[in-house]
Amino acid sequence: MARPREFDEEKALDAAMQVFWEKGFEATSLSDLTSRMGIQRPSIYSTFGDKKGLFEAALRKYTSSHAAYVRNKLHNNPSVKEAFRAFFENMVAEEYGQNPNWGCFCINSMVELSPHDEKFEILTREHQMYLSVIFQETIDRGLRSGELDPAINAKSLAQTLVISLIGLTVIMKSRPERSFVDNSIKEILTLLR
Amino acid sequence: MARPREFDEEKALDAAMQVFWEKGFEATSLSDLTSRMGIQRPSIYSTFGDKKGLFEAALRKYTSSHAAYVRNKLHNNPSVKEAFRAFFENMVAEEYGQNPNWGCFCINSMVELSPHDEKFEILTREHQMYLSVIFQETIDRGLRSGELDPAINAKSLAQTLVISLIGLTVIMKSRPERSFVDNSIKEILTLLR
DNA sequence: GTAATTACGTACTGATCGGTATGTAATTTA
DNA sequence: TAAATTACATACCGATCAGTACGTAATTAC
Repeated sequence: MARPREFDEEKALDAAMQVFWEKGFEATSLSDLTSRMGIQRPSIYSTFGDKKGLFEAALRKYTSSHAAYVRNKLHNNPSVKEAFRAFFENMVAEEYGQNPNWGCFCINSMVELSPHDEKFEILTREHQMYLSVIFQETIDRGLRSGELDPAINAKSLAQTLVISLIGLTVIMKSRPERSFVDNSIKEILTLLR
Repeated sequence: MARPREFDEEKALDAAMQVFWEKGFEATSLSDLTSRMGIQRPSIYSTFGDKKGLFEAALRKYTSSHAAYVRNKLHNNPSVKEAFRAFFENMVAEEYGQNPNWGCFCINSMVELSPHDEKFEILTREHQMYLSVIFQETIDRGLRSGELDPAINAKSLAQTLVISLIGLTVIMKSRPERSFVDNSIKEILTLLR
Protein backbone atom coordinates (compact mmCIF):
# COMPACT_ATOMS: atom_id res chain seq x y z
CA MET A 1 0.00 0.00 0.00
CA ALA A 2 1.54 3.24 -1.12
CA ARG A 3 -0.65 6.32 -1.20
CA PRO A 4 -3.89 5.74 0.75
CA ARG A 5 -7.43 6.35 -0.59
CA GLU A 6 -8.70 9.84 -0.02
CA PHE A 7 -12.37 8.85 -0.25
CA ASP A 8 -14.49 6.58 1.91
CA GLU A 9 -15.17 3.50 -0.17
CA GLU A 10 -18.34 2.61 1.74
CA LYS A 11 -19.78 6.10 1.46
CA ALA A 12 -19.03 6.19 -2.25
CA LEU A 13 -20.68 2.81 -2.72
CA ASP A 14 -23.66 3.98 -0.75
CA ALA A 15 -24.04 7.00 -3.03
CA ALA A 16 -23.79 4.76 -6.09
CA MET A 17 -26.46 2.50 -4.63
CA GLN A 18 -28.82 5.42 -4.27
CA VAL A 19 -28.34 6.57 -7.86
CA PHE A 20 -28.77 3.09 -9.32
CA TRP A 21 -31.74 2.47 -7.06
CA GLU A 22 -33.38 5.66 -8.24
CA LYS A 23 -32.62 5.51 -11.95
CA GLY A 24 -31.78 1.91 -12.78
CA PHE A 25 -28.69 0.62 -14.52
CA GLU A 26 -29.13 1.86 -18.09
CA ALA A 27 -30.44 5.30 -17.21
CA THR A 28 -27.54 6.00 -14.85
CA SER A 29 -24.49 7.54 -16.53
CA LEU A 30 -20.92 7.64 -15.33
CA SER A 31 -21.35 11.39 -14.94
CA ASP A 32 -24.32 10.82 -12.62
CA LEU A 33 -22.16 8.46 -10.61
CA THR A 34 -19.06 10.62 -10.32
CA SER A 35 -21.05 13.66 -9.28
CA ARG A 36 -23.04 11.82 -6.61
CA MET A 37 -20.14 9.70 -5.37
CA GLY A 38 -17.85 12.72 -5.23
CA ILE A 39 -14.97 10.93 -6.95
CA GLN A 40 -13.51 10.80 -10.45
CA ARG A 41 -13.96 8.15 -13.10
CA PRO A 42 -10.59 6.44 -12.68
CA SER A 43 -11.32 5.98 -8.97
CA ILE A 44 -14.52 4.15 -9.85
CA TYR A 45 -12.79 1.90 -12.34
CA SER A 46 -9.81 1.11 -10.12
CA THR A 47 -12.02 0.37 -7.11
CA PHE A 48 -15.07 -1.35 -8.58
CA GLY A 49 -14.04 -2.56 -12.03
CA ASP A 50 -16.54 -1.22 -14.52
CA LYS A 51 -20.06 0.20 -14.38
CA LYS A 52 -21.65 -3.21 -14.02
CA GLY A 53 -19.20 -4.20 -11.31
CA LEU A 54 -20.12 -1.10 -9.36
CA PHE A 55 -23.79 -1.89 -9.86
CA GLU A 56 -23.25 -5.40 -8.57
CA ALA A 57 -21.41 -4.13 -5.49
CA ALA A 58 -24.21 -1.65 -4.84
CA LEU A 59 -26.87 -4.33 -5.20
CA ARG A 60 -25.02 -6.68 -2.85
CA LYS A 61 -24.80 -3.92 -0.29
CA TYR A 62 -28.52 -3.33 -0.67
CA THR A 63 -29.61 -6.95 -0.39
CA SER A 64 -27.52 -7.64 2.69
CA SER A 65 -28.77 -4.57 4.51
CA HIS A 66 -32.34 -5.17 3.36
CA ALA A 67 -32.23 -8.76 4.57
CA ALA A 68 -30.96 -7.60 7.95
CA TYR A 69 -33.74 -5.02 8.13
CA VAL A 70 -36.45 -7.57 7.35
CA ARG A 71 -35.02 -10.15 9.73
CA ASN A 72 -34.92 -7.60 12.51
CA LYS A 73 -38.44 -6.36 11.87
CA LEU A 74 -39.92 -9.85 11.98
CA HIS A 75 -37.86 -11.35 14.79
CA ASN A 76 -38.34 -8.48 17.22
CA ASN A 77 -42.06 -8.93 17.58
CA PRO A 78 -43.45 -11.58 19.92
CA SER A 79 -46.61 -11.98 17.85
CA VAL A 80 -46.08 -13.43 14.39
CA LYS A 81 -49.36 -12.13 13.01
CA GLU A 82 -48.61 -8.70 14.40
CA ALA A 83 -45.07 -8.81 13.03
CA PHE A 84 -46.23 -9.44 9.48
CA ARG A 85 -49.05 -6.94 9.76
CA ALA A 86 -46.68 -4.23 10.97
CA PHE A 87 -44.12 -5.16 8.32
CA PHE A 88 -46.54 -4.84 5.41
CA GLU A 89 -48.29 -1.76 6.73
CA ASN A 90 -45.02 -0.02 7.43
CA MET A 91 -43.85 -0.70 3.91
CA VAL A 92 -46.99 0.85 2.47
CA ALA A 93 -46.79 3.85 4.78
CA GLU A 94 -43.20 4.54 3.71
CA GLU A 95 -44.08 4.30 0.05
CA TYR A 96 -47.00 6.70 0.40
CA GLY A 97 -45.05 9.12 2.60
CA GLN A 98 -43.57 12.46 1.63
CA ASN A 99 -40.04 11.39 0.75
CA PRO A 100 -39.63 9.94 -2.71
CA ASN A 101 -39.39 6.15 -2.69
CA TRP A 102 -37.89 4.03 -5.40
CA GLY A 103 -39.42 0.73 -4.42
CA CYS A 104 -37.03 -2.13 -3.85
CA PHE A 105 -33.64 -1.95 -5.53
CA CYS A 106 -33.51 -5.73 -5.85
CA ILE A 107 -36.91 -5.94 -7.53
CA ASN A 108 -35.99 -3.10 -9.87
CA SER A 109 -32.83 -4.99 -10.82
CA MET A 110 -34.69 -8.27 -11.21
CA VAL A 111 -36.99 -6.65 -13.74
CA GLU A 112 -34.34 -4.69 -15.62
CA LEU A 113 -31.39 -7.08 -15.67
CA SER A 114 -32.24 -10.67 -14.69
CA PRO A 115 -33.62 -11.74 -18.06
CA HIS A 116 -30.46 -10.55 -19.83
CA ASP A 117 -27.71 -11.30 -17.33
CA GLU A 118 -27.43 -14.60 -15.48
CA LYS A 119 -25.33 -13.06 -12.73
CA PHE A 120 -28.21 -10.84 -11.72
CA GLU A 121 -30.76 -13.57 -12.22
CA ILE A 122 -28.91 -15.57 -9.56
CA LEU A 123 -28.22 -12.63 -7.27
CA THR A 124 -31.81 -11.43 -7.20
CA ARG A 125 -33.21 -14.94 -6.94
CA GLU A 126 -31.01 -15.67 -3.94
CA HIS A 127 -32.29 -12.59 -2.17
CA GLN A 128 -35.90 -13.63 -2.67
CA MET A 129 -35.06 -17.13 -1.45
CA TYR A 130 -33.42 -15.65 1.61
CA LEU A 131 -36.46 -13.50 2.34
CA SER A 132 -38.67 -16.56 2.06
CA VAL A 133 -36.46 -18.35 4.59
CA ILE A 134 -36.79 -15.44 7.02
CA PHE A 135 -40.55 -15.51 6.50
CA GLN A 136 -40.67 -19.25 7.01
CA GLU A 137 -38.65 -19.07 10.23
CA THR A 138 -41.11 -16.52 11.53
CA ILE A 139 -44.11 -18.64 10.58
CA ASP A 140 -42.49 -21.68 12.18
CA ARG A 141 -42.12 -19.72 15.36
CA GLY A 142 -45.84 -18.99 15.31
CA LEU A 143 -46.57 -22.66 14.74
CA ARG A 144 -44.40 -23.72 17.67
CA SER A 145 -45.95 -21.15 20.00
CA GLY A 146 -49.44 -22.21 18.99
CA GLU A 147 -50.28 -18.74 17.67
CA LEU A 148 -50.90 -20.10 14.17
CA ASP A 149 -53.15 -22.85 12.85
CA PRO A 150 -51.08 -26.06 12.78
CA ALA A 151 -52.62 -26.89 9.39
CA ILE A 152 -50.54 -24.10 7.85
CA ASN A 153 -47.79 -25.11 5.45
CA ALA A 154 -45.01 -22.77 6.55
CA LYS A 155 -42.94 -22.99 3.39
CA SER A 156 -45.80 -22.45 0.94
CA LEU A 157 -47.16 -19.58 2.98
CA ALA A 158 -43.74 -17.94 3.25
CA GLN A 159 -43.32 -18.15 -0.51
CA THR A 160 -46.78 -16.67 -0.98
CA LEU A 161 -45.96 -13.78 1.29
CA VAL A 162 -42.76 -13.06 -0.65
CA ILE A 163 -44.75 -12.97 -3.87
CA SER A 164 -47.31 -10.68 -2.26
CA LEU A 165 -44.55 -8.41 -1.05
CA ILE A 166 -43.18 -8.17 -4.58
CA GLY A 167 -46.61 -7.51 -6.05
CA LEU A 168 -47.35 -4.80 -3.52
CA THR A 169 -43.98 -3.13 -4.03
CA VAL A 170 -44.34 -3.13 -7.79
CA ILE A 171 -47.92 -1.91 -8.02
CA MET A 172 -47.13 1.02 -5.73
CA LYS A 173 -44.86 2.32 -8.49
CA SER A 174 -48.04 3.27 -10.32
CA ARG A 175 -49.40 4.93 -7.16
CA PRO A 176 -52.85 3.29 -6.97
CA GLU A 177 -55.40 4.45 -4.42
CA ARG A 178 -54.19 3.45 -1.02
CA SER A 179 -57.30 1.34 -0.38
CA PHE A 180 -56.11 -0.96 -3.17
CA VAL A 181 -53.04 -2.07 -1.28
CA ASP A 182 -54.68 -1.82 2.14
CA ASN A 183 -57.48 -4.17 1.07
CA SER A 184 -55.00 -6.61 -0.40
CA ILE A 185 -52.86 -6.69 2.71
CA LYS A 186 -55.90 -7.46 4.85
CA GLU A 187 -56.85 -10.22 2.44
CA ILE A 188 -53.35 -11.69 2.31
CA LEU A 189 -52.99 -11.67 6.08
CA THR A 190 -56.08 -13.88 6.40
CA LEU A 191 -53.79 -16.67 5.19
CA LEU A 192 -51.96 -16.25 8.54
CA ARG A 193 -54.92 -17.75 10.37
CA MET B 1 -52.68 12.23 -48.91
CA ALA B 2 -50.01 12.26 -51.54
CA ARG B 3 -47.59 9.35 -51.64
CA PRO B 4 -48.88 6.40 -49.56
CA ARG B 5 -46.94 4.59 -46.84
CA GLU B 6 -44.87 1.70 -48.08
CA PHE B 7 -44.76 -0.04 -44.69
CA ASP B 8 -47.52 -1.54 -42.55
CA GLU B 9 -47.88 0.75 -39.57
CA GLU B 10 -49.37 -1.97 -37.35
CA LYS B 11 -46.66 -4.47 -38.19
CA ALA B 12 -43.97 -1.90 -37.52
CA LEU B 13 -45.58 -1.01 -34.18
CA ASP B 14 -45.79 -4.68 -33.33
CA ALA B 15 -42.08 -5.10 -34.00
CA ALA B 16 -41.31 -2.07 -31.84
CA MET B 17 -43.44 -3.52 -29.06
CA GLN B 18 -41.43 -6.72 -29.10
CA VAL B 19 -38.08 -4.91 -28.89
CA PHE B 20 -39.21 -2.61 -26.08
CA TRP B 21 -40.81 -5.55 -24.28
CA GLU B 22 -37.61 -7.52 -24.49
CA LYS B 23 -35.06 -4.81 -23.69
CA GLY B 24 -36.94 -1.99 -21.97
CA PHE B 25 -36.97 1.66 -22.94
CA GLU B 26 -33.44 2.80 -22.10
CA ALA B 27 -31.64 -0.26 -23.40
CA THR B 28 -33.39 -0.07 -26.77
CA SER B 29 -31.65 2.13 -29.31
CA LEU B 30 -33.03 3.72 -32.43
CA SER B 31 -30.80 1.35 -34.39
CA ASP B 32 -32.43 -1.64 -32.67
CA LEU B 33 -35.80 -0.23 -33.62
CA THR B 34 -35.10 0.55 -37.26
CA SER B 35 -33.56 -2.86 -37.89
CA ARG B 36 -36.44 -4.78 -36.27
CA MET B 37 -39.18 -2.54 -37.64
CA GLY B 38 -37.68 -2.63 -41.12
CA ILE B 39 -38.03 1.11 -41.63
CA GLN B 40 -35.76 4.15 -41.43
CA ARG B 41 -35.47 6.69 -38.66
CA PRO B 42 -37.42 9.49 -40.33
CA SER B 43 -40.34 7.10 -40.82
CA ILE B 44 -40.40 6.43 -37.10
CA TYR B 45 -40.28 10.11 -36.23
CA SER B 46 -42.93 11.14 -38.76
CA THR B 47 -45.28 8.34 -37.73
CA PHE B 48 -44.83 8.05 -33.96
CA GLY B 49 -43.23 11.31 -32.85
CA ASP B 50 -40.12 10.45 -30.90
CA LYS B 51 -38.73 7.38 -29.15
CA LYS B 52 -40.96 7.84 -26.14
CA GLY B 53 -44.02 8.37 -28.33
CA LEU B 54 -43.29 5.11 -30.09
CA PHE B 55 -42.86 3.40 -26.73
CA GLU B 56 -46.19 4.75 -25.56
CA ALA B 57 -47.94 3.54 -28.71
CA ALA B 58 -46.35 0.12 -28.27
CA LEU B 59 -47.40 -0.07 -24.63
CA ARG B 60 -50.98 0.93 -25.46
CA LYS B 61 -51.13 -1.77 -28.09
CA TYR B 62 -49.85 -4.26 -25.53
CA THR B 63 -52.24 -3.32 -22.74
CA SER B 64 -55.32 -3.41 -24.93
CA SER B 65 -54.49 -6.79 -26.39
CA HIS B 66 -53.43 -8.14 -22.99
CA ALA B 67 -56.68 -6.97 -21.41
CA ALA B 68 -58.66 -8.69 -24.18
CA TYR B 69 -56.68 -11.88 -23.65
CA VAL B 70 -57.30 -11.91 -19.89
CA ARG B 71 -60.98 -11.06 -20.27
CA ASN B 72 -61.41 -13.87 -22.75
CA LYS B 73 -59.56 -16.42 -20.64
CA LEU B 74 -61.67 -15.70 -17.56
CA HIS B 75 -65.06 -15.24 -19.19
CA ASN B 76 -64.94 -18.38 -21.31
CA ASN B 77 -64.88 -20.78 -18.40
CA PRO B 78 -68.11 -21.71 -16.63
CA SER B 79 -66.32 -22.36 -13.34
CA VAL B 80 -64.77 -19.29 -11.73
CA LYS B 81 -62.37 -21.28 -9.58
CA GLU B 82 -61.29 -23.31 -12.58
CA ALA B 83 -60.93 -20.16 -14.68
CA PHE B 84 -58.49 -18.55 -12.26
CA ARG B 85 -56.62 -21.79 -11.70
CA ALA B 86 -56.16 -22.30 -15.45
CA PHE B 87 -55.21 -18.66 -15.90
CA PHE B 88 -52.44 -18.69 -13.31
CA GLU B 89 -51.13 -22.12 -14.22
CA ASN B 90 -51.08 -21.29 -17.90
CA MET B 91 -49.08 -18.14 -17.19
CA VAL B 92 -46.48 -20.12 -15.26
CA ALA B 93 -46.29 -22.81 -17.92
CA GLU B 94 -45.65 -20.21 -20.62
CA GLU B 95 -42.93 -18.56 -18.60
CA TYR B 96 -41.15 -21.85 -17.92
CA GLY B 97 -41.55 -23.05 -21.50
CA GLN B 98 -38.90 -23.21 -24.21
CA ASN B 99 -39.50 -19.88 -25.91
CA PRO B 100 -37.94 -16.91 -24.20
CA ASN B 101 -40.43 -14.86 -22.21
CA TRP B 102 -40.06 -11.27 -21.18
CA GLY B 103 -42.67 -11.19 -18.48
CA CYS B 104 -45.34 -8.54 -18.80
CA PHE B 105 -44.52 -5.45 -20.85
CA CYS B 106 -46.77 -3.32 -18.67
CA ILE B 107 -45.10 -4.44 -15.44
CA ASN B 108 -41.66 -3.90 -16.96
CA SER B 109 -42.70 -0.38 -17.90
CA MET B 110 -44.24 0.26 -14.50
CA VAL B 111 -40.93 -0.55 -12.85
CA GLU B 112 -38.69 1.28 -15.31
CA LEU B 113 -40.69 4.40 -16.12
CA SER B 114 -43.61 5.06 -13.76
CA PRO B 115 -41.56 6.63 -10.97
CA HIS B 116 -40.00 9.12 -13.42
CA ASP B 117 -42.79 9.84 -15.86
CA GLU B 118 -46.35 10.59 -14.81
CA LYS B 119 -47.74 9.60 -18.20
CA PHE B 120 -46.58 6.05 -17.68
CA GLU B 121 -47.57 6.05 -14.03
CA ILE B 122 -51.14 6.71 -15.16
CA LEU B 123 -51.05 4.38 -18.15
CA THR B 124 -49.73 1.41 -16.19
CA ARG B 125 -52.00 2.08 -13.22
CA GLU B 126 -55.05 2.15 -15.45
CA HIS B 127 -54.16 -1.23 -16.88
CA GLN B 128 -53.87 -2.77 -13.41
CA MET B 129 -57.19 -1.19 -12.45
CA TYR B 130 -58.77 -2.62 -15.56
CA LEU B 131 -57.43 -6.09 -14.78
CA SER B 132 -58.83 -5.83 -11.26
CA VAL B 133 -62.23 -4.97 -12.74
CA ILE B 134 -62.11 -8.03 -14.98
CA PHE B 135 -61.15 -10.14 -11.98
CA GLN B 136 -63.94 -8.64 -9.91
CA GLU B 137 -66.54 -9.28 -12.60
CA THR B 138 -65.46 -12.89 -12.68
CA ILE B 139 -65.63 -13.24 -8.90
CA ASP B 140 -69.07 -11.60 -8.89
CA ARG B 141 -70.22 -14.18 -11.39
CA GLY B 142 -69.10 -16.92 -9.01
CA LEU B 143 -70.93 -15.23 -6.17
CA ARG B 144 -74.15 -14.98 -8.16
CA SER B 145 -73.97 -18.61 -9.26
CA GLY B 146 -73.32 -19.77 -5.72
CA GLU B 147 -69.96 -21.28 -6.65
CA LEU B 148 -68.15 -18.97 -4.22
CA ASP B 149 -68.56 -18.31 -0.51
CA PRO B 150 -70.93 -15.33 -0.19
CA ALA B 151 -68.69 -13.96 2.59
CA ILE B 152 -66.09 -13.11 -0.05
CA ASN B 153 -65.39 -9.43 -0.70
CA ALA B 154 -65.17 -9.45 -4.49
CA LYS B 155 -63.30 -6.17 -4.84
CA SER B 156 -60.66 -6.89 -2.20
CA LEU B 157 -60.09 -10.36 -3.52
CA ALA B 158 -59.80 -9.13 -7.10
CA GLN B 159 -57.20 -6.58 -6.03
CA THR B 160 -55.33 -9.26 -4.14
CA LEU B 161 -55.26 -11.51 -7.19
CA VAL B 162 -53.88 -8.66 -9.32
CA ILE B 163 -51.10 -8.14 -6.81
CA SER B 164 -50.40 -11.86 -6.76
CA LEU B 165 -50.28 -11.91 -10.55
CA ILE B 166 -47.73 -9.10 -10.51
CA GLY B 167 -45.66 -10.80 -7.83
CA LEU B 168 -45.65 -14.09 -9.71
CA THR B 169 -44.73 -12.45 -13.00
CA VAL B 170 -41.87 -10.52 -11.45
CA ILE B 171 -40.32 -13.32 -9.42
CA MET B 172 -40.27 -15.58 -12.46
CA LYS B 173 -37.73 -13.15 -13.97
CA SER B 174 -35.24 -14.64 -11.54
CA ARG B 175 -36.28 -18.17 -12.54
CA PRO B 176 -36.92 -19.70 -9.11
CA GLU B 177 -37.66 -23.40 -8.74
CA ARG B 178 -41.04 -24.08 -10.22
CA SER B 179 -42.38 -25.40 -6.92
CA PHE B 180 -41.99 -21.89 -5.51
CA VAL B 181 -44.63 -20.43 -7.81
CA ASP B 182 -46.73 -23.59 -7.88
CA ASN B 183 -47.00 -23.62 -4.09
CA SER B 184 -47.88 -19.95 -4.03
CA ILE B 185 -50.60 -20.31 -6.62
CA LYS B 186 -52.19 -23.12 -4.63
CA GLU B 187 -52.05 -20.99 -1.52
CA ILE B 188 -53.48 -17.91 -3.24
CA LEU B 189 -56.32 -19.87 -4.79
CA THR B 190 -57.48 -20.94 -1.33
CA LEU B 191 -58.76 -17.37 -1.02
CA LEU B 192 -61.27 -18.32 -3.75
CA ARG B 193 -63.12 -20.55 -1.31
C1' DG C 1 16.98 10.59 0.25
C1' DT C 2 15.71 7.57 -3.54
C1' DA C 3 13.01 4.06 -5.84
C1' DA C 4 8.72 1.90 -6.12
C1' DT C 5 3.98 2.02 -5.74
C1' DT C 6 -0.57 3.62 -5.56
C1' DA C 7 -4.10 7.46 -6.05
C1' DC C 8 -5.73 11.51 -8.14
C1' DG C 9 -7.33 14.97 -11.71
C1' DT C 10 -7.45 16.26 -16.42
C1' DA C 11 -8.32 15.43 -20.68
C1' DC C 12 -9.04 12.51 -24.05
C1' DT C 13 -10.72 8.19 -27.01
C1' DG C 14 -13.80 5.96 -30.49
C1' DA C 15 -18.42 4.63 -30.48
C1' DT C 16 -22.99 5.38 -30.10
C1' DC C 17 -26.80 8.07 -28.67
C1' DG C 18 -31.49 10.44 -30.19
C1' DG C 19 -32.90 13.32 -33.63
C1' DT C 20 -32.89 15.92 -38.22
C1' DA C 21 -31.61 18.35 -42.74
C1' DT C 22 -31.81 17.44 -47.37
C1' DG C 23 -32.52 15.72 -51.75
C1' DT C 24 -35.24 12.58 -54.45
C1' DA C 25 -39.20 9.41 -55.54
C1' DA C 26 -44.05 8.70 -55.75
C1' DT C 27 -48.72 10.06 -55.70
C1' DT C 28 -52.83 13.30 -55.81
C1' DT C 29 -55.12 17.37 -57.34
C1' DA C 30 -56.19 20.55 -60.80
C1' DT D 1 -48.67 18.12 -67.45
C1' DA D 2 -47.57 21.08 -63.59
C1' DA D 3 -47.90 22.13 -58.71
C1' DA D 4 -48.39 20.48 -54.27
C1' DT D 5 -47.79 17.10 -50.96
C1' DT D 6 -46.14 13.21 -48.62
C1' DA D 7 -42.67 9.32 -48.08
C1' DC D 8 -38.33 7.60 -48.64
C1' DA D 9 -33.09 6.86 -48.01
C1' DT D 10 -28.76 8.84 -47.05
C1' DA D 11 -25.98 11.17 -44.51
C1' DC D 12 -25.27 13.99 -41.11
C1' DC D 13 -25.73 16.76 -36.36
C1' DG D 14 -24.05 17.93 -31.56
C1' DA D 15 -24.18 15.55 -27.33
C1' DT D 16 -23.21 12.02 -24.55
C1' DC D 17 -21.82 7.43 -23.73
C1' DA D 18 -18.42 4.02 -21.14
C1' DG D 19 -13.82 3.63 -20.56
C1' DT D 20 -8.66 5.02 -20.44
C1' DA D 21 -3.89 7.32 -21.17
C1' DC D 22 -1.07 10.10 -18.82
C1' DG D 23 1.15 13.26 -15.88
C1' DT D 24 1.46 14.56 -11.11
C1' DA D 25 0.90 14.01 -6.01
C1' DA D 26 1.40 11.32 -1.95
C1' DT D 27 2.96 7.56 0.63
C1' DT D 28 5.88 3.36 1.85
C1' DA D 29 10.02 0.57 1.79
C1' DC D 30 14.74 0.50 1.99
